[in-house]
Amino acid sequence: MYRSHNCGELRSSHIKQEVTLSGWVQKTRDKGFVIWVDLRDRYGITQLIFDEERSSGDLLEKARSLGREFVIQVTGTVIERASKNKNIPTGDIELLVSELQVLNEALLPPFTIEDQTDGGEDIRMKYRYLDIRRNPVKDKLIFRHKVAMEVRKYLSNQGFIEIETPYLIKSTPEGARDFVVPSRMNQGQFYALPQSPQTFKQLLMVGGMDRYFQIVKCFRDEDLRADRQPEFTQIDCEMAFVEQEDILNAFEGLTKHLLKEINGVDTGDFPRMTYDEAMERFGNDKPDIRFGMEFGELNAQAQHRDFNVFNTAELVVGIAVPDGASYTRKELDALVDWVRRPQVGAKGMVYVKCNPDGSYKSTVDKFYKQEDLAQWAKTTGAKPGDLICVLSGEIHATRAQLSALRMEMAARLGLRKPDEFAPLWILDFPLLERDEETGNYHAMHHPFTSPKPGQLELLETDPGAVRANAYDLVLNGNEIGGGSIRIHDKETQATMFKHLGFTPAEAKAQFGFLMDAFQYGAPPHGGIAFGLDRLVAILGGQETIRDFIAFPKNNSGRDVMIDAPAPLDETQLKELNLRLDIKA
RNA sequence: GGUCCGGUAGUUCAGUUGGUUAGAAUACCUGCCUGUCACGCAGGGGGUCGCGGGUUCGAGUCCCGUCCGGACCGCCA
Repeated sequence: MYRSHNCGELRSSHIKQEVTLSGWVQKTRDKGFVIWVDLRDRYGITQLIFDEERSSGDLLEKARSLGREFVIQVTGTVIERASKNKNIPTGDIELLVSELQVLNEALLPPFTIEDQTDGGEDIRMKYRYLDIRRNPVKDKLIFRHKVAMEVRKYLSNQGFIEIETPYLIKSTPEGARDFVVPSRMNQGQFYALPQSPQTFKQLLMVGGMDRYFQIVKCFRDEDLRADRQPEFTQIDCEMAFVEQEDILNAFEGLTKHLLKEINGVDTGDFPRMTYDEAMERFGNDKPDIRFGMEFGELNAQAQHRDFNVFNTAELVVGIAVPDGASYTRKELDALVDWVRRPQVGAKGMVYVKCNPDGSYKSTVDKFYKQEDLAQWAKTTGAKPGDLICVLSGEIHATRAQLSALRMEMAARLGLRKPDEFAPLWILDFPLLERDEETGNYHAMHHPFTSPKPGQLELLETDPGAVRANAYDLVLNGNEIGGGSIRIHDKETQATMFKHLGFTPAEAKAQFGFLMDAFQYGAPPHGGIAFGLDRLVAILGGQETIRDFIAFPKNNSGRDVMIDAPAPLDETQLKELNLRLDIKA
């Protein structure tokens, strides 16, 4: 037996009991006459004691030779501490050791295994198994487990069945790049790893499994971000015989349940906003509504003077930054530089200081009177002491720029509080989106999304105006889920593919199986998918999802611990009948 | 594909207009220490300044290239 108890459970009630513990040496404190060893496992830390009076010389020497992260097993008696430590749950007791066995020695770890480690991101990723011993990482993995368990409990109780779908599927040109897997038995042919189990869950609906979910890995071969990994986990859900309202209710229920169980937060009913409204008020389809700074459109108020920049702009729009009037010239110049960085891309910025005395001081005083600026203040909701920031130009770009500024200022002002939760639904997304380079339309959500009733005809005349039965769930400025009511008849699906630029032959080759299935009694259906990694990170109050993933990839999609990806050797290539065009 | 930031001791970082033997903290090692728990005290070891080239009497420092890491834009149905 390696242990009778774990390192987190002994209390004063255990005093005088003989126990056996196993774990890692966190730290030894050698005072000469007495040696304390902090023994750590997943559950906590228990202090071991060896001293000159009660321990043999051999045992004392053995304790002295222990290094950090040695794995040891000890047996001894639980005793009351002479000086207690209120900071840890086991702080009232310590273990007077009678037997000590080193189960495995350890090299000195390259960074300290402590809550406040001295190691940087890079080295901790390379030795991820050591990083996982640290509380901040360990706790996040346990937190993720709790969220996943609550999801399974809730959905299972609501009659959802978890069904696995295949990982080796077929590549399709729509959407993100696929990861591909060569087939040995079908030479020259490739599987693709799923970007989502989309078509399979729809086929499950045709199969009559009218409430399905799956916590499932998905794969997208696109560039990474702090909140984006090439393999990530979705809570994938689908329901049959439902309208949009049914889906929203079902998964608002799930999200409320999680916020309640995990964070102890009651949010009430989630606000709803159309895509168009979100773009107008926040310049963004995933607005963070924990704070104000809503957009004020200033076209009418700014385009009647001689300021040519505004007069020629498609959109003139501003936000009021709380208490921004006190910014110095230098700070304001830095802010203008910030919006002009290529990542934001504004050409310039007009600002108005709303002085505490009610007067206004702007960079465009030459063109606008105090009454004009007072109107701007009214529209943007600026109070005395605030700063109005105004951007102008092409409508989409300008909204994106001002949205970036809004989020940046909120972050600087500490308005993005990690323990505050503001979920909302964004509804009525456009069905199609125009590719700026090619001018072609592609599905904004995916090609199986149904248009709003009666709008199918609009596809011919004004494709960009068609709205879809598509919705996103947004939490604190992050898209945590998105879904739609699907097309469930062959004709509509064929029409969609046609407008997406598929020939009938291409549509049949790639999605014939789905359209065939629709001919055998497909029920009306729809669903949603949540990004579990991101959801867990946000519930945990963090920006980056990496610490909520046991073994994440780095910025360039590499696993620096196992050093993947890696070249294939000649034998494997030959077996797959593949020849490389580049030197690996 | 692009923009920006970084790479110096095991680790996290500092390193001035280019100038003597490259520093600090922490970790590590040795010794001391009668209740530590971020223990304390004294001492010690530890460096291919990412790599390659260039400018210079002289490069951690300046220039070019390259590799690696991070943040972001494009991309992510």
